[in-house]
Formats: sequence, structure tokens, C-alpha cells
Amino acid sequence: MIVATWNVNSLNVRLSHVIDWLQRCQPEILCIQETKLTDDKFPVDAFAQAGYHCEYFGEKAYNGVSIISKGIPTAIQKGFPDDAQSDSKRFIEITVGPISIINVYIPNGQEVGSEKFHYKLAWIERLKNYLKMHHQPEDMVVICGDFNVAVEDRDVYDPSAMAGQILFSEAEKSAIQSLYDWGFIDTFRLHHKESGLYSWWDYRAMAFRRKLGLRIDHIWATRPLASVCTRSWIDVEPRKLEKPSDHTPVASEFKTG
DNA sequence: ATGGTGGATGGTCCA
Repeated sequence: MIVATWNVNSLNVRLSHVIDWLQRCQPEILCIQETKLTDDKFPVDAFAQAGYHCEYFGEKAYNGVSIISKGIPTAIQKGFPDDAQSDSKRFIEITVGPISIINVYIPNGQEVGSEKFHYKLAWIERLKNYLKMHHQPEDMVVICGDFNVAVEDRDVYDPSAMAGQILFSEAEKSAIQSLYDWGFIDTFRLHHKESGLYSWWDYRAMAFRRKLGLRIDHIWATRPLASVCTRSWIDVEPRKLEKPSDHTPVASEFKTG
């Protein structure tokens, strides 16, 4: 079972990239962030023709998450149970067989100390509380998405320049570590120890060409799943296409009976 | 130097 995550920065613009990538990689699950589509506009037919089922939770212009799957989910959760109508669309979870797949688009935070920054920290805390309420670390849970946090020095191109900056501040790393300590394992780092492996590059200042990236898109699994994770990789090819997303797909494979 | 580019939108907001 291959599970993948990709922030597409508008599914409208990136649909052909996504369909091409699905046909090439054939994952069981693709978690998408920043669809930027209301639910009535979701391109269900294009995915059906490629052999995939869709669950989606979107809004106009911003945010929006979706899980594309080969199997039909037996349970679906859109947003946190205590979400207000006004909350942005950043959380979706499906159950397929014995496995729960959680897809998150963690808020960016904009600037350290800003109102959006505090919203980000509070959102991560709500996510941790959701996990405590609805799951056990002994269960088969995979959480993936755009976490908007780079965790370690080896996940950023210049740790000293990034110190204290948005996506790499101590408060963000501490919040995300607390989520990790609930019971997750970073499946990518099971298989790759080196620095210089990134999932996102700023559109500006030719960051991709200059290899100035961050690893902020993650696939974490609880131990029962992490123990059967046979490989994990970042597919940098879609970032080289015309009109790419600023993120590229990350994938992990699990050998589950 | 608060840049630089890209998406949604229709003057800015967000990343």
C-alpha cells in the first residue's frame, strides 16, 4: 500500500499533473492539500476515470483538503468535531479497512508572533487532542500532509538563517514534536538520513534551481504501520514541470498482510 | 531594501 501526500496549490490548475502522477505512481491513497475548490466543483469524474474514489472538504479560494483512494472508505471525518462553521477546511480523515488515514493542512502561520501564528499553534494542539480522543498509538494510523513545519536542521537548507523564522521557530517545532510524541514515527526518516531532501521550494528567488528548500510535507505512522514501512521517497519530478505546485509529492509504502 | 512569484480574485489576501 502506497500512501502519498501533495500540496497542489489549486487542484484546478494542477489537475493534469495530479492525474498523470497517479497513473505513474499508482498509490492506494493520495492526500491533497490546498485544493482551493468548493465541494460542488471537485473534479470527481477525472479521478473516477483514473480508478479513484474521492472524499473532499473544501472552500472558495483558500485551503481545502481531499483524500483520493482506490478503496471505498468505511468512515469519513471532515474537520474537527468541534469546528465552527467559520473554521478553514484543513482536516479530513478516512478509514479504509483497519487503517485510519488523516490528511492535514496545518496553518502556515505567516509570521512568528502574529495572530495567524498563534492560530497555527492552537490548531496543532487541537489536532493532538483529536488524536487522544479518537485513536490509540497501538492502532494503525497514518497522518500526512503539509505540516508547515520543518522539524530538524537537516530538513532546511540553512538552519542558522532559518532559526526563529516561520516554519522553523522553536514554538512550532515544540508543538509538532508534542504531536509526534503522542505516538508517531516519521516514515521518511526511516529510510533517508541525509540533509538536502526537500518537499517545498518557494516560487520566488529561483529557490528550486538554487536548491533552497524545506521538508515540511510529512508522512508519519504509528508503530504497527511504521514497522512495515518498506520505503519512502520524495518525487521531485513534478516540481520540474511547467506551472508546478511549489510542493512536490511525498510517498511511503507499507506491506500490510 | 520586507524583496522575489504564483493562485484566486477582481483590490488585496495568502503562501
